[in-house]
Amino acid sequence: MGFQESLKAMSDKTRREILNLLKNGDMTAGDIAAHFSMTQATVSHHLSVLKDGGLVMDRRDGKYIFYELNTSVIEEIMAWLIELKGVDKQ
Amino acid sequence: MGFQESLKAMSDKTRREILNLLKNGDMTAGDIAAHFSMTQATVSHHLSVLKDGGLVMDRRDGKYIFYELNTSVIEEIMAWLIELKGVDKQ
DNA sequence: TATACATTTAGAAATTTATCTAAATGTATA
DNA sequence: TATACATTTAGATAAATTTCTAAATGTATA
Repeated sequence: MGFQESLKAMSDKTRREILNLLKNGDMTAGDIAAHFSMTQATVSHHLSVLKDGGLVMDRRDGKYIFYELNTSVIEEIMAWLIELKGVDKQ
Repeated sequence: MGFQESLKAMSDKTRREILNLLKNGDMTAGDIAAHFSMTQATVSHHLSVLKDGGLVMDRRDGKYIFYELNTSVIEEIMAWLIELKGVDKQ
């Protein structure tokens, strides 16, 4: 779970859409999958890539597994982008 | 040249190192390639991916082709990240 | 405890990506 | 203009990624 995995996770359109969905609140894997036209197994794979990238966290609640955004990693990526842009060139 | 291509370009370690190099000023393709242990052709491919992602621009100066950072795309990515993080949660 | 439901995991196929070598292109110069 | 230099493009191969179906796991409930 590092920078590489985080950016890799963000580089896929489906996974970015998942992140956008989670902005509005935590969701179960099933509810997330319902937003896409791929199988639940495929969405589950994407969720695991997002988890490896530290962009989401999951918790089980009975039958359901809830996913939520983890924004701490986002800060790290923003810091790199700001550095890249250059403090002087603002 | 859109969001997708920009993030895909950034998701590779070699390409991020190229971006980091260019922070310190414009460089020729050859000078960039010299920093890596892969062939010039491979580095040239990475440069073309970065160009497609709008992260660098190139200009020919005689025999040489200079590459430079293009930071306008970076702003767009930061805007998405800020949005993702949520204005309320700051 | 048997069954159903929510979700993940395994394994395979198709697509994309990274990398290489060899050839092509563009520019400068002897 | 022939040659050399800087770089890209083409075509091939290997590795990684996306996606699927089928099977496994974990939890709740009749």
